[in-house]
Amino acid sequence: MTVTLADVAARAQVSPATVSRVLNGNYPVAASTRERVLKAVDELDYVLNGPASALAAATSDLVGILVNDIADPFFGIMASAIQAEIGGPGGRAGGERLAVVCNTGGSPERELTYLTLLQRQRAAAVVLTGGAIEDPVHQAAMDAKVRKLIDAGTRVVLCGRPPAPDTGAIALTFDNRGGGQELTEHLIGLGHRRLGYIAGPQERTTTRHRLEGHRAALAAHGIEEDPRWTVHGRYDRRSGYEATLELLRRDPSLTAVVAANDSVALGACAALRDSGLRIPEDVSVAGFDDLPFSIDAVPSLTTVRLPLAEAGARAGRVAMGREEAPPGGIASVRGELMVRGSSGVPRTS
Amino acid sequence: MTVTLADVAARAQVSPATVSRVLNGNYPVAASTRERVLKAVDELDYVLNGPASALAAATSDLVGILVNDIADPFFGIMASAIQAEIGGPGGRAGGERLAVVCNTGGSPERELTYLTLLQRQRAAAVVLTGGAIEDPVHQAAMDAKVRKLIDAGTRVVLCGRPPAPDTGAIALTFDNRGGGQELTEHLIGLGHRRLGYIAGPQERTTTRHRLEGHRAALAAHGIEEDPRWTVHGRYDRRSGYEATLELLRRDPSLTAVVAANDSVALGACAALRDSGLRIPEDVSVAGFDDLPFSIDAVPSLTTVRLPLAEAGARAGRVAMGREEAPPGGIASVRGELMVRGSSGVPRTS
DNA sequence: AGCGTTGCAGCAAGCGCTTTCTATGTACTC
DNA sequence: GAGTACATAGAAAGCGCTTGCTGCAACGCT
Repeated sequence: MTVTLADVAARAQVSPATVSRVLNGNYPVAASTRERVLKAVDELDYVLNGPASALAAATSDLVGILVNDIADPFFGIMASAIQAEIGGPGGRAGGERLAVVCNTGGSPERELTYLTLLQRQRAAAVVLTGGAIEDPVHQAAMDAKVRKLIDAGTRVVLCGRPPAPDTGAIALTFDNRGGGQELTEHLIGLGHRRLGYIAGPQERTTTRHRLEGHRAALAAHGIEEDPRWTVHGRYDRRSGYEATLELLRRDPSLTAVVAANDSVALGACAALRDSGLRIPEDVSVAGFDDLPFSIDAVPSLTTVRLPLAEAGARAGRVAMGREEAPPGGIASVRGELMVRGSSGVPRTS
Repeated sequence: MTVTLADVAARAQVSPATVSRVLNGNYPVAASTRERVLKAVDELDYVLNGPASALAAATSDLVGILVNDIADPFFGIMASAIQAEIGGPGGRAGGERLAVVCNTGGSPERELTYLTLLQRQRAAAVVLTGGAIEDPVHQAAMDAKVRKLIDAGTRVVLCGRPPAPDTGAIALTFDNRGGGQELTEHLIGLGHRRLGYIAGPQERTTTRHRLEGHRAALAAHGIEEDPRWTVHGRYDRRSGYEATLELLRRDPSLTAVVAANDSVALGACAALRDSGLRIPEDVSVAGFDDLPFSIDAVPSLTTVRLPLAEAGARAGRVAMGREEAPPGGIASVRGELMVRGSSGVPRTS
């Protein structure tokens, strides 16, 4: 049999109510009584029954963090920062919260199911990270779910995700479009006119926005885009490798390759090297995100630095109600262009 | 007001008991009744109250995964594999489980507090990943906590962590010692006799075991170790960079650097390059873990491949009781030496 | 002295579900 | 056709906690 509140109460010679109040510290209790209770708690090694507490109080100390791929540092870094702010153990705020990271694996169903699971647990808050899936049906379902969560008192924050208008969710969005544009403009500025683009999965907002930025830059400089210059793939190295070979096959005269993210860019570098091309002398390469390993690539990667940790921390604070929501409930977070060794002037053909 | 079981029961014209039984599917219910109930659930958009359910049933569907650093792919990959097996949404098994990843940040207190939090939630299982902290006091506290969890019916699995004897926890341990030895023997076999070693944080089992393997290899080949050849640091790139500069300062005649893990090795590579040394012509470098980016380094990294995903998946299955525990509750998982471009014969001085 | 305050502690009513036990109708068996 | 077994549904007793309300001293005020 596990120890209950009543056991502690008996030992401390007080009523269960008093024990509860000592533990929650939300009601005046005489110092001597408190001490007696805490002593009993300690002696009996009492651990509060979470479910019972959540049921009675109609609130829980669970906070959910949804990520697309926990094995990807992009999400790991954000999750880490969010969790640090949520409190979890070690957080400054009194009430300890259990920050839980849920891995959707990019699957719409899992995303929805996790939200239901969190709703079921009456989570105090939920942070959704990463790009959204652009299927209208799924999006409607998600919005409905988010609205329901908010109605039930759960705070919902979108971190690095496009806003969900009319749901009441607070959004900290990355300016993927602006970043993409800046990156491509950098390459154009170096003199590149034939740029390959390795995009992420089709139905992702992140993919679309970065690509739109790229195209905006091309358009702004009067460069007409060749449809052969764009290839779609997954957000991983392997995909970047294969896509690059494909690009090279389609048009060997490309002088630059822009990748959907850093992992893809690394794959691109490998493919170029394996094809006997030098970076950046023969082909320039650019990534996106500026994950820690990007600076270690040889040559180090030109990319757009996204303040993942900062944004995550802010999202965490907002989720905890420790920081005010941005005006309008939407904030756009800009990336910063990091020019490094992988981009240079194009070869003079 | 949220919808409750009773509301559904009223709508379906049955008793709450019946609704509960339909939802849990653990008791015969006539097909026609079931249908009526499910229809009502759907119409009312009913979501089970998790805490209430957990309280009444005295069980929960929460499974905890403790990791040292969620931003590190080493843990991300394991966590991802564990979670995939746990079920979470998408898992085959009926009952959906909420697999939650808790980030301890390597702090003993947080580790302990998370365990308490999970105990409080009456978690169904807990998986602890990564090396343990070698402080006797902390270790005793952890063991006691683990024992308590197990007594309370929580299954505890250690993944990539040394066994905790007498606690009843099941352990899938990585053979860090063997891997470390094999790695260093590879370098010795190439002809290296002056090897620097960048170890991880002092008080970690992982650190100690890998270092022990390294020293065992040296001893086996009659190489006397110079105390200047070992430097301790953190498990990150930065640390590897700095430690390498320090090693070079202490003994410029080193022909190889063995790092505590791949991130550290990457930092080492950067430091060597910045010092004007070629890899592997001037200095060979070796890592540990074989994380995805290691193959992308230039030259690609010689390292020991740890089957993180496989071990995680197995740990997940064991935690769910879907796979039998190894005999004696302990299994040792071996790494595999991956010889790549970063190691070669030493320069002939 | 009388009375309103204030400070602490206890009572008891739930929170929304699960589950044991009981009740009822139906299907067999001989 | 009586007796037994089976399938299904309901009543009700909690699960362990929180919290509104009540109770009761001790205190200060006029």
